[in-house]
Amino acid sequence: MTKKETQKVEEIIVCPECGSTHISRDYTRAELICEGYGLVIDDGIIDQRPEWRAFDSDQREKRSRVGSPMTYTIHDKGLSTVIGFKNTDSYGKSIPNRNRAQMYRLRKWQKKIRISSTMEKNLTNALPSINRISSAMGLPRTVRETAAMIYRKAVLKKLTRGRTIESAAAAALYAACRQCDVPRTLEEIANASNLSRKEIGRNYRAIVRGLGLKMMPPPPQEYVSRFCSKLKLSNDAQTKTLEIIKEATNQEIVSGRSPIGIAAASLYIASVLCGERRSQCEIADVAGVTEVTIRNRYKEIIGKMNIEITL
DNA sequence: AAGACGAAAGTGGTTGA
DNA sequence: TCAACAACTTTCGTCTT
Repeated sequence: MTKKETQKVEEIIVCPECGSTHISRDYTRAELICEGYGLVIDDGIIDQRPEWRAFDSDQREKRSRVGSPMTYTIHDKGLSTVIGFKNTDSYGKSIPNRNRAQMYRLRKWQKKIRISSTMEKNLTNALPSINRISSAMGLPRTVRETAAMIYRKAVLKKLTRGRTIESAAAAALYAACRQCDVPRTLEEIANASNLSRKEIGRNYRAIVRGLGLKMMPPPPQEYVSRFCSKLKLSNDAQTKTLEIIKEATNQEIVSGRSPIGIAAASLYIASVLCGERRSQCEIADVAGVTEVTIRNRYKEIIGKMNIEITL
């Protein structure tokens, strides 16, 4: 199932696995989900609903889609003017004393505007980067807006100094994903942006610390539906995975460990138990962790939970 | 031949003195 | 600021199916 096919049958979407037309759109995660089969058909859908609500016809008219909505992802490309320091007008004539106070105020404002215009220049490069990476990943608008907002704050606090704009933008996007509960792995952002996972991670930490953002590690469950669909696992396996994760959480295996590793290991166990086995290698590939990590986690889990596994 | 296993050394971040 | 530390990765040889 390619993205193109999904978009072509936009009106009536049919699940490729079970033929069901009961498809729900989960816009917050940008996923199309078949309700019968539980399969994530497409994880790059675009939210086409209006972002606002209209309460009467007057508002509806005002808020209808004419022109583009206000957005953080478009910056003002206004040209900036510079006011010279000499007390002369454009003809070289001296400015009378009574006007000098006014000139002083103008210069003061000019300074402020100039500072913000270097920011605008930065944003001219960064915002398209954010847009490009997030469209490549099919992220919903809310995430882009959040990313743009985080990036603006980061620039204001001079946190982007000494970093490439591209990598700071990717880091802002990663932070936005997590804030919006649409977790994507560093690996996925790295692939979509031609940057290394390490670099994005480094910049991400700097931004989070600098802005004092409170980031909780995402629960392992958040990754399951996406990984399952990439591995073409059934609904049963997915349910089983969630059960295993829940139990692992109770057994206190989870804290301090990478949630992705937990999700991947649980997925491996569930795939074996449900007779839909995927190799550690396959899962490691999809989840972006190594087989070794999956092995270590799954040894721990089956050790604590008395699960018998026959290979 | 592919997958699973485990040992050992390396990496990058956190923590606590 | 630095060393100890935990989690994870990389690499590689061996065993199993």
